[in-house]
Amino acid sequence: MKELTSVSVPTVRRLPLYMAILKEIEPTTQYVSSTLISDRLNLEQIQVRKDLAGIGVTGQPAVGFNVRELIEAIEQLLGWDNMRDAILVGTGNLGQALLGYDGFARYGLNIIAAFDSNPEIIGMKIHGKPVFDIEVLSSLTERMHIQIGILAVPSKVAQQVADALIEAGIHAIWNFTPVKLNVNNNIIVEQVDLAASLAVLSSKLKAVNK
Amino acid sequence: MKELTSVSVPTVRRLPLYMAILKEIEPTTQYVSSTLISDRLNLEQIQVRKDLAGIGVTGQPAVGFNVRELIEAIEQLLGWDNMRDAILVGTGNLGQALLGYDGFARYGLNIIAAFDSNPEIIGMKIHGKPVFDIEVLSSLTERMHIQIGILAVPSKVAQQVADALIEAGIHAIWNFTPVKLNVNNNIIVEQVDLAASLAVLSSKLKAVNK
DNA sequence: ATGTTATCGATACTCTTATATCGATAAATA
DNA sequence: TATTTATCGATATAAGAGTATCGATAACAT
Ligand SMILES: NC(=O)c1ccc[n+]([C@@H]2O[C@H](COP(=O)([O-])OP(=O)(O)OC[C@H]3O[C@@H](n4cnc5c(N)ncnc54)[C@H](O)[C@@H]3O)[C@@H](O)[C@H]2O)c1
Ligand SMILES: NC(=O)c1ccc[n+]([C@@H]2O[C@H](COP(=O)([O-])OP(=O)(O)OC[C@H]3O[C@@H](n4cnc5c(N)ncnc54)[C@H](O)[C@@H]3O)[C@@H](O)[C@H]2O)c1
Repeated sequence: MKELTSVSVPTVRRLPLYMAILKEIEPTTQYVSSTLISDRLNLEQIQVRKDLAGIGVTGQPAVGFNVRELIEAIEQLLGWDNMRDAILVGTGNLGQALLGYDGFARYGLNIIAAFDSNPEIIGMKIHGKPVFDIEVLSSLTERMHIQIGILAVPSKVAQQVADALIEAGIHAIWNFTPVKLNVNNNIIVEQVDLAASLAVLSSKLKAVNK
Repeated sequence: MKELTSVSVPTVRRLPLYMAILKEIEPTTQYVSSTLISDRLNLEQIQVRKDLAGIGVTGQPAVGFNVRELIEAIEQLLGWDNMRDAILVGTGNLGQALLGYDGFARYGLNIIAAFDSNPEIIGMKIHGKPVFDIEVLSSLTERMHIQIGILAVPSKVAQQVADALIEAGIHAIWNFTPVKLNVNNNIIVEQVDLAASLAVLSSKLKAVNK
């Protein structure tokens, strides 16, 4: 019954921050306090406690939270306990950077292959990952039961490639293009919205410069 | 007096989405309804109307909002009317992708130069932008009154490079590293948190897979 | 042993954000 | 001209997220 009330999105977004601290201190400490975590992240203790309560972990008064237990709970909630395979489409500027990023392994994400439409790139390996023709997308994806597609193609073809990904059996799209994708609501789309991020920065800067 | 109540962050984050639609329809239409915008973005009309009211634009009942007026209001609020110069530090995988991204111009951001510590890269041009030695950071930045620094260096040196940026007179840091930077609160830090984004995607996928 | 301190859980409260309702306006249509 | 329809603004309500308070617990120092 506990699982019915799902964790809030803001909480989920903070979990990786907690995880980084936990992984760092795990070798040295068995228990951690919400105060320690909140201090490092410039948050309030109470917010950390509430988040942790939200994911179902309970601490011990006057002692703290069991580090190991916390790590396992977060990993399980985020599915970082089992590696998830993903494919990436669009091996341009951004796509190549993502292929070369070793940080994803820490988040349980494993990019097994890339796809592109450019004949000059197809057949190559980029950062050790093979690049296939976008035309053979479905055969590979379906066969290997890949669930996650990373979208890094030019904006004009974003929708069309997204459709192809879904056609090929992808359930979740990590969308790095600024295009608002039109998809069925059984498909999960997570947008990496740089424009939004930049907008926040710009408006704050504007406010300071009065 | 209107400006004292600043626009909320969620609203600011949606403004670029509105802008994209406005720019697209500007040549063909003079007025736009909140319904049209909300339909394209899968939002509620009322939320769009409230956002637009929040930035000080007022529409006409039974007619809609003046497209040109909206564009100008948003551009002004985000400072996208005047190009802002920025510098980028760390020309690795991600830094090079960012240097090659032409989309920033649309957001009023102009990366004028890059900095790195790797002698093999220093002196080169990447996507037309010169790469300087990180050692000469302050001389260039201060002289040209650059306000924005884009941080794309390895995590271990992120704090130290951030300190150098601030020392060199930077007021705002667009932080692509997963490091929580420790800075004075007169410095604006905007974090691009891929881990958070991936966490949201993962948790939703987990939920769907039962 | 006793008191002090750090910590948690539960509950309540506040603030922000999102959503709903409704009357007024003007364009389009009959 | 009268009626219907799409739209906005203002105000109210609901939902969500963050913050505060307080009693209980256990470690540690006196
Ligand atoms: N470069 C950045 O830093 C950056 C930042 C934010 C957002 N983005 C967005 O990411 C996307 C990619 O940007 P980029 O700079 O890497 O562009 P890019 O042009 O460098 O790369 C696009 C790649 O997609 C491939 N491609 C084109 N059509 C295809 C298709 N139908 N199927 C498969 N592959 C196809 C191209 O061959 C190319 O390799 C764009 O939507 C851009 O707006 C990029
Ligand atoms: N590559 C990605 O897709 C990606 C995605 C998300 C986050 N990130 C983060 O972005 C950062 C950079 O990632 P990357 O993959 O580009 O790494 P990278 O190793 O490819 O590039 C880092 C660059 O920084 C330079 N550098 C090192 N020390 C420096 C210093 N003291 N001063 C100036 N420059 C210095 C290096 O010479 C190198 O060119 C990392 O913190 C990473 O976690 C990367």
